[in-house]
Amino acid sequence: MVTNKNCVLRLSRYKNALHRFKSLGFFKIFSSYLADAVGVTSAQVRKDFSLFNIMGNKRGGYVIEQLIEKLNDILGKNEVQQVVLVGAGNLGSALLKYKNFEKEGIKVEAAFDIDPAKQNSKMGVEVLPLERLVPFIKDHGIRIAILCVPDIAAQQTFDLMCKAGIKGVLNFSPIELKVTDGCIVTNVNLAVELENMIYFVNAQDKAGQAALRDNEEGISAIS
Amino acid sequence: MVTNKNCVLRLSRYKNALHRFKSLGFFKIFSSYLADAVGVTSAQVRKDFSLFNIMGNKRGGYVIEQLIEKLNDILGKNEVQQVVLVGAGNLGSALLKYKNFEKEGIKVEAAFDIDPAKQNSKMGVEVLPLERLVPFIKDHGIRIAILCVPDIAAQQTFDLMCKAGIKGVLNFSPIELKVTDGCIVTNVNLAVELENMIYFVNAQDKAGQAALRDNEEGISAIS
DNA sequence: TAGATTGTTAATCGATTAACAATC
DNA sequence: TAGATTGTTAATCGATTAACAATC
Repeated sequence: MVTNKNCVLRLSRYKNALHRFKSLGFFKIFSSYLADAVGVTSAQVRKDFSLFNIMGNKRGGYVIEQLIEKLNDILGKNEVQQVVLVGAGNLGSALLKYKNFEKEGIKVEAAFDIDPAKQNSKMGVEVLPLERLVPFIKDHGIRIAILCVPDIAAQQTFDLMCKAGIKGVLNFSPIELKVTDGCIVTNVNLAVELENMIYFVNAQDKAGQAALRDNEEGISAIS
Repeated sequence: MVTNKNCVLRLSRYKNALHRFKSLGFFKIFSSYLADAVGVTSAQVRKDFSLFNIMGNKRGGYVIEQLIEKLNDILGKNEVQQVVLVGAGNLGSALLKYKNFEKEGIKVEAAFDIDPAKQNSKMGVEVLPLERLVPFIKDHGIRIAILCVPDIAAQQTFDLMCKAGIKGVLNFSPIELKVTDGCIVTNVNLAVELENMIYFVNAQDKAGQAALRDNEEGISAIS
């Protein structure tokens, strides 16, 4: 089993790039072309495929259609992924309208909110009362949830979902959820992403200024 | 200059944990406590701090207040970060209402959209016509942008922003932006995050089943 | 002081890259 | 066949962890 997160993320990127190649009319592809398209080395591509036992043809490269099929299989895209969304506030209701989920074979089966005012049908997805969350998860065998509740409610809602059988949670709250069982949590913390980016922007600025300074020193040293 | 992205992400997590310790009335903290709070080793904590020349007191640990101050400084949180948001559709307008940005000292100075119907004031942030984006960035010296436009418009909007002087972009479109200058792009691709999580959920399932199977084989071999 | 914690060096671990035999 | 590309092994690179001298 491959546990390298970056490697799995690359598979998604390969898949997306392959769709573009396919739509351009390509039938086969070499590792080096795919590598260029996603900005990695060709050795990386072949190594990644090799880890998942994906084999190409020596001299002939990889058949795009077969490659997409295998990647879809690994990434669970050959079946519709049923998810529930909990918390239909600003972000939650925006995600209910997010087109890309459907495009990517992700079906939000239902949404849940504690506030009766939000309990209605938004863009075809029912928003149900929170009491119905646990039975719904059990009845439909849902394993994946998107968590968009206010910070204060995040941990208790998470615990509730885990007990009901949820195995993976995409967590939009800035809380670090305490995980007791084997549930997999992916945090999407927008403030932290921005913070991180700002650090690198500032760092690049400083590096640029330092380079300029060094350069001037160099010049003055020469002159 | 530290270029390890994971390390910088950990700084954010240390900072958040330190705020919790502070609110509990703590004044000083040892690396091992902080490590436990964010789920890393104490060696990791000390190493990370050491990389940024953050020093504690032998035997006395770190003074929380000073530590927060230094982390804020590194992460650019001692000044308000001015950002613009482009694309006030579902996701964009949800982000305009997102409370956490303000809490974290991130100020959305203005939003921009090509659709006149969206050009109004949402929750105190003006949504302006797209023509005003470039002059606004230049006039206000904005360096950070949040990109929420439809896929088809992502690249051209990005190019526009870069030319105007934007140095960092939080990209919500599933497009891999082609970067020519030194602009830093952070992609937030929700479908890919879900895809990745689904892989690990399935992998865990399979591993669990395999373990069960091995166990049964073990038992039958014994009996 | 004795004991405990830091800061840093060295060791380990894991991921990426390079290189090349196999082979189409 | 000759040439080019794969699949994999070995080498490199970078990040994490362990260990321990310095020291409060």
